Amino acid sequence: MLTMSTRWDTLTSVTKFRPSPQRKPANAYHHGHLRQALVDQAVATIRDKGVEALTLRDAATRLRVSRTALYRHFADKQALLAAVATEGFRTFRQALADAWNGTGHTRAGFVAMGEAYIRFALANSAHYRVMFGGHVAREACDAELMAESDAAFRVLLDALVELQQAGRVRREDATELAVFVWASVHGAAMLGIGGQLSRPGVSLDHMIRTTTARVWDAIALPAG
Amino acid sequence: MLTMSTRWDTLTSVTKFRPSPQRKPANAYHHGHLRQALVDQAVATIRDKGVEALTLRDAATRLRVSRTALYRHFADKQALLAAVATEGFRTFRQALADAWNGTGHTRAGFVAMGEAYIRFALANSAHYRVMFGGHVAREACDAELMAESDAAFRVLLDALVELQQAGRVRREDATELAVFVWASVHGAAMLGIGGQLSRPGVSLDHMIRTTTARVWDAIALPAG
DNA sequence: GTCCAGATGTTATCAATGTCAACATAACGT
DNA sequence: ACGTTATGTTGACATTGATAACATCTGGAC
Repeated sequence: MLTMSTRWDTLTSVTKFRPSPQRKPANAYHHGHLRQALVDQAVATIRDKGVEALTLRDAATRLRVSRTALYRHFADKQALLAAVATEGFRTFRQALADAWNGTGHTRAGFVAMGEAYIRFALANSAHYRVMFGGHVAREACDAELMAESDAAFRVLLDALVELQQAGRVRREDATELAVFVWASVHGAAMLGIGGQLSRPGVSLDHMIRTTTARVWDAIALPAG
Repeated sequence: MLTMSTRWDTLTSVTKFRPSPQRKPANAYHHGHLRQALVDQAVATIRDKGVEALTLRDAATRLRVSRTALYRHFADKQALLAAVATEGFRTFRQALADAWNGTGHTRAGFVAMGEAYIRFALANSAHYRVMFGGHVAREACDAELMAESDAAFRVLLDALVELQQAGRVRREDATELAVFVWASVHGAAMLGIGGQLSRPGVSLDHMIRTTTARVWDAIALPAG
């Protein structure tokens, strides 16, 4: 999944490993898109080689930039990872909202949202690992990150409340239900990323569907 | 973090600081329990300061041992972490089996096992982070680790099969059910470690109980 | 008991990495 | 035109993981 277009740079796409005509005219002292380029490069490296393989020097070298140019845009490595996580949460929330709104605000929409969750995690495992892998400082790290994270959770919470009011989901504490759903799908996503979700003879799609279906069973009203 | 004053002052006797009843006879060139001591030290450091704060040098210094003595017992840092994870899985499986066997092979026992899972993760977050945090190499890392990991999973799987045969759990693919249960409880544990499980006014115990109860609802036979 | 082989611990050293300080260059408003 | 600020570069440093060569201990063969 393509990351959503960014603020000023909408052209350097995320898939950036082509020998493209670099916008740098050979005499360019300023890169011009360094911040986003660094985030993209970090995502690519994490996707290909894992989080711990991410090196500031390597990222800078690949972008034909000095090792310390990064510090004009990020306080330190943590800040770069926080930016990756923030961008991840943004597209993540979008994916959830799209599934919920595009399928209808009913059981089908909720299940679609759960499936979208797992599929996002599998398709963007680099982002997902940074988002939930604990590599980015937990507290007081980045206000923007926290806001995006909360916004993503709220999509799920709002959907649950709406389904409760429609009489399709148990009328218990909505946040409690949301935490349970989040935990279940998050756990499945982590197992899926680790390759422990699919087994020989059982398709990944099947596992995703049965998982989300069972989560629904756990929160649906019996009468529903 | 004391810095060694000079490199050559090895004559600062090892016993100088520790008159403790260590098994070390004051002139011991060999530590005697270095491997286990390193694992314990790693666990302590990870518990206190996090996984990324673990340093081989620091661990060695605390044990009054040379920085490279570690390499006589572990191939590299990954191997040390793998040992931590392996030990974690062993006590983890024990905790699960104790809950299952100590409470009775019925719903209560199964729920107790789920609660034991989450409680272990919260009480031993250092171990748990290493076990599931992805810091240890995924594939081909350590055969013993894989064996212990599988053994822990099998405790859950066997319990599910037994409950199926007793007619208390849905007769679907047992591994599929086990994966779902594992994912749900694992997700809850991760959220709990991150401090996102408890909310003001709601006790952690309550969250743990409701989570496991809902997992049971998702797999139990309606007739149950 | 002697002596050697292997296990265990130490020293010296290196490459990689994150980070900072000082400096260089481009962009831009006045 | 000019200076202020943003952006990028160079050089350096401390920390860390890792290896090679060396030192010391332990245990069994004889």
